[in-house]
Amino acid sequence: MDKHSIETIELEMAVLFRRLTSITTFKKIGNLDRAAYLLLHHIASREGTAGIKAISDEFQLDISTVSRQAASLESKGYITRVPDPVDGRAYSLQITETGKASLEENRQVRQEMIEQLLKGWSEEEGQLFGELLRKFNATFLGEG
Amino acid sequence: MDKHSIETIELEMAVLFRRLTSITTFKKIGNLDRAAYLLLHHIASREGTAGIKAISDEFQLDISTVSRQAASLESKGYITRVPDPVDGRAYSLQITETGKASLEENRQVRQEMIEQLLKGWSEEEGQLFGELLRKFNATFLGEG
DNA sequence: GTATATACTTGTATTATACAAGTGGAAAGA
DNA sequence: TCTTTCCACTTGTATAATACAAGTATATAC
Repeated sequence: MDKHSIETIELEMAVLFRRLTSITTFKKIGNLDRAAYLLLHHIASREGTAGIKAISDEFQLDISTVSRQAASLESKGYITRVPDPVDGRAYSLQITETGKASLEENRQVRQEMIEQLLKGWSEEEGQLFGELLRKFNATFLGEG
Repeated sequence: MDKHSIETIELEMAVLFRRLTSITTFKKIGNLDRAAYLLLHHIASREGTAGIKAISDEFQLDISTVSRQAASLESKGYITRVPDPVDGRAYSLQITETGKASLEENRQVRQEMIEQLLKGWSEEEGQLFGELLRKFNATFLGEG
């Protein structure tokens, strides 16, 4: 890989991170905080049968982190914790109707934000950027 | 812009942010914390004549945030604050030799990390990703 | 010469994260 | 069976980067 491309990615990644931090730290987008959004999204698309442990593995986050996020979502009524009938220690997390509505509303706001940012972009650029982002994120999983 | 591309970018951006947060929060890269790196980089490439205020404007960060980052860099001996001869309130920040060395070392480590992640990527993909990232970051500045 | 504006610092709060210790149920070995 | 070890989860504590608000000292304007 060309040195110049590496340099650019390295620097721009740092800039992007700083910008995202600044934007998201104090402004909740909609009614979900940034962390809970991805958790809710995950639960919604998984049809709801996963416990804290499984999710923290997939997210590569500490269990305690996911535990708190789940507690936060539950306190807002966005998910319910259904006790596992077999294993008394475990739960499965399921999204509620309120949760679904909130997720949808949130997603919309976020997408509008992205859309606004990409106003001047061509169709091709947008598609490429999305795919490269996805590919980049996937590289993190490769290492274990 | 196609709805699908927007969706992808929105989701992958959130995932990327979570991952970067997790990676960078507890592991300093080299001997600089993540925030100070960009400040030092900026000071280095600007040949050193900018004050806290000017930098915070460019970075779109609060003055207090940049003030603390600068104090941190100064305490490590990476920058010096030269009092403005005309304006008694103002300083200009200049990188020291130690600072230059630290920046360079840090940059190297970061670039190796990126290089490692992009091992399987083609030349073209890397170049495109870098340029699209840069373009995306630039969109934030457009709005003011 | 007083009032206002500006550059910067410092106090305090917030967020998402990790690590460590604790709780209570499950599984395995004697 | 019962004791030990393991596992899912929760809770306490620390950390880092940010913002807002209040404070300090200097500059500028009237």
